[in-house]
Amino acid sequence: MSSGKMIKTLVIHESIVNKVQSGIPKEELLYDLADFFKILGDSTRIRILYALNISEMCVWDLSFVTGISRSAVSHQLKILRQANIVKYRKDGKIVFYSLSDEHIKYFLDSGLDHIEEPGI
Amino acid sequence: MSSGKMIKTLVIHESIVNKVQSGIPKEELLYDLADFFKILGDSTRIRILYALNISEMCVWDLSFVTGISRSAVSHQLKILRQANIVKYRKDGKIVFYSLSDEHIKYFLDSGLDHIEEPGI
DNA sequence: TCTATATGTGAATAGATGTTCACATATAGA
DNA sequence: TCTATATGTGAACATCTATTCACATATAGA
Repeated sequence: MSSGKMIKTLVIHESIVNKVQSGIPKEELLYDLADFFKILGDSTRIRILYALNISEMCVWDLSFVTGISRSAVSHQLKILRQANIVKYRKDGKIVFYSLSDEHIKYFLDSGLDHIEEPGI
Repeated sequence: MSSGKMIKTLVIHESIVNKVQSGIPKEELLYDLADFFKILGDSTRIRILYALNISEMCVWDLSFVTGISRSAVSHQLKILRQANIVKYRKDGKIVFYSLSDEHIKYFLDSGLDHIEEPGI
C-alpha cells in the first residue's frame, strides 16, 4: 500500500481537507480581508476611528483628542482614506474627516461588543 | 483676547472636542481593540481562521490546506490560542483546533460581507 | 502680494513581527 | 524501550511599518 502511505504523508483527514478546500474563500479575498483587519489593527488608527465614530473632526482637533502628532494623524488618515474607511470634506483651510459609511460604524461597534464581552 | 488665542492654538472646534473626549472608549479598551484586529490582520492567520470557520482541523491538515509550513502554522496557532480566538482538543497525537466561539465566526462572516460588498 | 494657519508628505530611523531552521516534546505502536 | 509520527518552540534573520523631522502645499485675510 505505498500509495496509501504517500497520501497519508500529505493529508491525515481527507474528508475534512476536501470539505475545507472547497469552502475556503479565494486567495485574493483572503488578502483583502487581512488588509482590512490590518488597517484596524493599529492603536493610532483605532483611536482616530473611534473618535470619528462620535463626530466628524478636523485634523487639528483629531490630533488634540488623540494625543497623536498632527503629522502622524495626517499619515494615518491617508491610509484610512486609501482604504475607503474614512471620507473628507473641505471647508476653507479646514478638512473634516468622517467614517465613510454605516458599515464601518457597525464594524467598530461590533469590535467594542466583542472586547467588552467577558467570554473572550 | 490673548486667552482666546491660546485656546485656539490647541483646539479649533471646542464643542466637538468636548463631545468626542467624553465619548471615546477608554485607553485600555482601545489597545485591546487594536490588538484584536491586529491578530486578524495577517494573511496567514486569516487563512487558518477561515479554514477553521468550515471545520475543526489538525495542524498537519491545516498546513496542507493553507500551504503554510507546519512550523509557521504552529507559531500562529499559539498566538490565536493566547488571544482566545481558537481552542483545541487532543486526540492521541493529533491536536484539533477550532474557533473558540460563535462570536468569532460571526466576526469572520461580517468581514467577508464587508469586503464582498461593492460599496467599499 | 505677503503672512499666518491648516494640512500633506518624502526620507530616515527605530521598533515590531513573521518565517525558517534546528531541535525539543509527546504519544502510539511494535 | 525504541521508533515513527505529530506538534511545539527558541533564536536568528529579513521584512514591514509607524513615527519624527523638515519642508511643501493650500487657503484666508490683511
